[in-house]
Amino acid sequence: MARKIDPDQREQHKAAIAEAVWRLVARSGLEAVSLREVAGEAGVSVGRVQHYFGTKDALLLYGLRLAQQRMEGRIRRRIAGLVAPGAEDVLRATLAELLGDDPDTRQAVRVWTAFLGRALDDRAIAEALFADDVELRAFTTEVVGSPLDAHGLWALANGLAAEVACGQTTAADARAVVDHHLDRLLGSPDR
Amino acid sequence: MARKIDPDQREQHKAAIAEAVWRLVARSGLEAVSLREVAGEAGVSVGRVQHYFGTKDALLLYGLRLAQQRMEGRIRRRIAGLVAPGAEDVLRATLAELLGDDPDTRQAVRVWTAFLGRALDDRAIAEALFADDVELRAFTTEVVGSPLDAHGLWALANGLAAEVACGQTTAADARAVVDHHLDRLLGSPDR
DNA sequence: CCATTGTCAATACGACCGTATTGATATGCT
DNA sequence: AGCATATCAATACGGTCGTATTGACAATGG
Repeated sequence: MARKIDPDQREQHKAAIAEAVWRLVARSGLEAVSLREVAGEAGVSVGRVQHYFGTKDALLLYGLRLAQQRMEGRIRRRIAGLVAPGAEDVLRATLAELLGDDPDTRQAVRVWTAFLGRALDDRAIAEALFADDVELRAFTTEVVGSPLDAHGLWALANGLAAEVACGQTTAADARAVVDHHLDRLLGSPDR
Repeated sequence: MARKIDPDQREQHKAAIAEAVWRLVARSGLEAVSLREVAGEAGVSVGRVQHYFGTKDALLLYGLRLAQQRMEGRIRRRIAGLVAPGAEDVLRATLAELLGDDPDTRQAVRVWTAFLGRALDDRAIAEALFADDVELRAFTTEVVGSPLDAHGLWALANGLAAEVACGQTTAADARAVVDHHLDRLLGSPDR
């Protein structure tokens, strides 16, 4: 046996490559992602990409999953900044991050939108894309009272996110729409 | 000068090729669309496809536009079947078609979802995809009263449509969500 | 120390892609 | 009649793609 070495470095290398994928996807779409392009964007060799991911599909899947994790982290950090938040505040903060102006979030939503088309025929990607939805809707149902309203709220938010990703709506306009919808569902925020 | 010939046949040939594109996209995603695959699916030669469309991008754009036109026709036909429809009935019928069980509509929504990712970096496709939204939201604003509600309603509907396209939600469930939302916006249908 | 194993870089391979080119055939105007 | 043109089918071309292969180097456990 030999070579145990720092597993953190391994994850850092993989993450750096995944981030290159995000930049490419956000800038030029999924069809611009080739191993050579990714390697170039990340400033590494194709061999390195192959070594860590083996296959292109595995790379894309890892990239998507990591993007979701990073997004979850940003949401958690936003919630951690609230003082004595109730469930409604948590919901509002989550939506605010999804449609917020953080560049990483905006990039992630563009990535998310790009993968949506691939989720049509790739089960693994569809699972990764929609993995959090069940939990998210369950939590939302408790806040808004009705599962139909919870489902509708996230469909609305995701629809808006796609519009923003495609440049059809500004993030600010999308927030106004979702706020208006939330006020209807929950009553005005400070009441 | 010579060779004016039936322009209908030209359009029929183009439409047959576009329909092959839809089948491929709906079955295997946009990445499965190559000129050779399209020609094979349509049962024609690659030369024919090239002759009518010249370029792959032009073919995809034509396919998307024709899909939207066909969709509009199905909606119009549904509305024509209503007796003395008010504006609210027209809106409900439009949404019902988008989330209805018509196989052509379901296929079109899958195509729409596939193109969404490409709309991130292709302006022409983005324009075609979102071309009808302005008009649709304007009309909806008159029905529901508020532009924010109109925007939200279509974001919700499109979000649900994407979920259905990816197999994450059944069309029936999506209709239930949108009906529930409409009842909240407009009051129950027969009131 | 040395065998093993993780980490790559370089390159080769075969497949497929979009497009250009060429040429054949049919059609309809003059 | 004959010519211009639309309509293709067939094929060639150059490029890119994902992946496999090979080999070098480094680090480490025994």
